Amino acid sequence: MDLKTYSNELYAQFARIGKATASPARLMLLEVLTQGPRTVETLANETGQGVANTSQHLQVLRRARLVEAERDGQHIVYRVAGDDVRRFLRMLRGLADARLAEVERVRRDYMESRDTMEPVDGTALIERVRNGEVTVLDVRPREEFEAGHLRGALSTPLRELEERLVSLAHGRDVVAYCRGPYCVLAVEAIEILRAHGFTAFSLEDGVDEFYAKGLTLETGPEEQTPPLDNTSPPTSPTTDS
Amino acid sequence: MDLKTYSNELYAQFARIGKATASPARLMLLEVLTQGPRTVETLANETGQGVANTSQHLQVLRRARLVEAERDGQHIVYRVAGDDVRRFLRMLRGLADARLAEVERVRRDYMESRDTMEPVDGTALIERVRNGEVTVLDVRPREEFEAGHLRGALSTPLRELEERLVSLAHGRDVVAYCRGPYCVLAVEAIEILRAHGFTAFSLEDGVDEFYAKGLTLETGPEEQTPPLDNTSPPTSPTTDS
DNA sequence: ATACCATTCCATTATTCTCTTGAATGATGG
DNA sequence: CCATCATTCAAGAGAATAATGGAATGGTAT
Repeated sequence: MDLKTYSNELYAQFARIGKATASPARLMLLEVLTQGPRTVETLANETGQGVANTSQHLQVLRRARLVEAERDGQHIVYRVAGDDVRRFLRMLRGLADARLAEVERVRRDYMESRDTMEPVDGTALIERVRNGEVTVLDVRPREEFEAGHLRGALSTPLRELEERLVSLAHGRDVVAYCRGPYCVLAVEAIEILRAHGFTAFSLEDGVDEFYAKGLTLETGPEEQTPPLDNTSPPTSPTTDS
Repeated sequence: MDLKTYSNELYAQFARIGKATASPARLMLLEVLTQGPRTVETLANETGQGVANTSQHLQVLRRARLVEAERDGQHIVYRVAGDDVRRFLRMLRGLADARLAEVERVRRDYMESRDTMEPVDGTALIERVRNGEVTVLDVRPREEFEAGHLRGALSTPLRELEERLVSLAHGRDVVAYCRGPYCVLAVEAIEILRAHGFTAFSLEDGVDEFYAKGLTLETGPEEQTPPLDNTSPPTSPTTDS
């Protein structure tokens, strides 16, 4: 093996990582996997892609050793290969953010065209929750909620939002958050909430940032409704699909 | 613009960074640019690619905002867009290193098949230089040497090595270093040196690591041969091309 | 102003990637 | 042991990307 060959092989190896992160579809998958392990089907649903296609992308990621797979019952569960992958992704996003004005533009365009965000910081928000000034919704999938959420937040996966609407106090502002600035679940939620007459905002930050800022988050299922005041009792859906 | 479109656009932006780093050729370019600004022609030479091709890859990198271009006289000088790009590349290499066993395998295969490396650390080495036990060659291009090098090292770009051979003390071990573990210039140098009867080793670390470890490096041109002892006088090439 | 030269553009070909469809695999649970 | 179901494989159409050589651009220097 001569120098040129070696050099090429070496950089080809490095490029594997690049290739793996060169596809929007795969980045979406990684993003979701960052939040926790998932099965192929779940991933396909969450990213809106066919199952076969998703599987193929996962193979690519697996060959690049960015994700690992393990069988659990009839499902195969994928997970990110390690925290260094998480850090790498965060850095990738950060780099794109800093260098590509387009990212910010795209985001602002969308956000501002649809709703206003609240640049609230977590601790201040928790205070407002405690004072009963505001209802906080965590609109991520339940598993992610249970892995860590803001104290006092209600776990309201997007699918369940409609059902939960009736049990929300109308007099109080609603704030929704999800994973981070680029997660769109919260924005979706705001749309729905406003359509139903709520005053609703989304947080600019999400759980990613809470962690990054060293906030301590609650784990486990939803707390049994802390000091709420008046209005309708919580948790009693009317419609069931 | 609906949610799906937005989501796609956003991740497409992120993927731009990935795409830019998905090609071995571009990674090589970035690697070289990490060391300092370069013209298109220089880059083409250093990476062994055609000029047109190099230019195109540079366009890709420029569109991804990983490098910047500026005109200087008749040349266009490219440089990495910022330190975050440097950090990103380091992280990419690190990730590949940690996750892809192949990287280490390829490197070891090559290194061990050709020569032995010295896992010397910088400070200890400087000591040995001072004691006249060893000659240290910096085999990177001169500009990089002047931007920062180990105290006491002799600037010996690979091209000039042959010329310099005659002025090297034969009794003393020679150690060559370049940019980092994945830089092959030093290994090349070792080959040449050994072929001429020298006892030569390459450092596992390179300037990248020296910086990362916080070592303070000398800048500017080659020091006027510090306390050397006997043998032939330095700097007096015989052949001139 | 003009000639020069580094760089970029352009067009072609070969290669690689992406997504879709339908069939195959293979572990699980009865 | 068989049926089932999630997952993967296989193959093909369409798009994107890479390398190459030749032409065009556009700033510089004379």
